[in-house]
Amino acid sequence: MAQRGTSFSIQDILTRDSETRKRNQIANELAELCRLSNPWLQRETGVISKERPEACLADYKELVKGETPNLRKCSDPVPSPSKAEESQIDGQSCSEDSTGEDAVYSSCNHFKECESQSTAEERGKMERSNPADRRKTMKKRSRAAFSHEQVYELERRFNLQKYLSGPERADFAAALKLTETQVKIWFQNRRYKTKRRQIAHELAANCTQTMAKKVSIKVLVRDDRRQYRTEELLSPPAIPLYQAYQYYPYTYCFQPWPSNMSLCPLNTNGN
DNA sequence: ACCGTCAACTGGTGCC
DNA sequence: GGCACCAGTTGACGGT
Repeated sequence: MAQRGTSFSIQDILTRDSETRKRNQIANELAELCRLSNPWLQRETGVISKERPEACLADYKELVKGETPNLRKCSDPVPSPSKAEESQIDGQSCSEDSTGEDAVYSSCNHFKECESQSTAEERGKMERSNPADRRKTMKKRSRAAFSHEQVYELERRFNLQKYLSGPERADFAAALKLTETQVKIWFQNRRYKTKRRQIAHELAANCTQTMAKKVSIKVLVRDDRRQYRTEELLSPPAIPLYQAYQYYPYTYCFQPWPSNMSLCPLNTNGN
């Protein structure tokens, strides 16, 4: 393949802050795509590390160290109970009856703040009131942040099986120090997320196919006569590929959208 | 301030 | 009726 006149070197890109950021963005998105196609397994086998998603790597190091920090709570200025602690509280304070959600809403972790400030009588009122009233009455709900270790195990299990039976869920929840409801909801959300992303990917793929259909190509030879001079065929694409990333991050592997006069030939040897 | 992520929630549905 | 599921929404939170 003939050398195209590129106006930048790899080193240029690596040393420029903005370019580095772009590259990291792409790496992260790439990592996400990889994770989707074979999540966690790739982390474990190190496949993903070749793509250099630093965040992912840091994540993994923490996992390897055996640390289980809370993703969000760890930076809280005011100490709050860790996720595991919360979960234990859950396990104790709510009888994890299999209906789950309603029990959670009325008396469990989500409204601890409200609960801690309200009397038992008020709580009773709250439980008897309808959901809309409850929402008005309750000040703030908290959102649990599962630890790295918990998420890791959840993801790993999800790779093995998308659905858990009751006993499996109970065992797994106990092992992770989560409630059955939390595990159930996590799997539910995870399945839905997977589905949404799959649909998005299919749409993107369809879009790419449509684009491919619309790409015009140069007719290099007609009636046994060359249609272009060699210099014309060597002209660089309208948008350098590295700039195109920022507009089409997922299309890094494709040629940029061609302008009418500067098509990027796949083969530049004139054949 | 805005945006993306994600646990928790709601409402509808189907199965037993 | 109880339960779990899906699809979509809400609200807290962290990053930029």
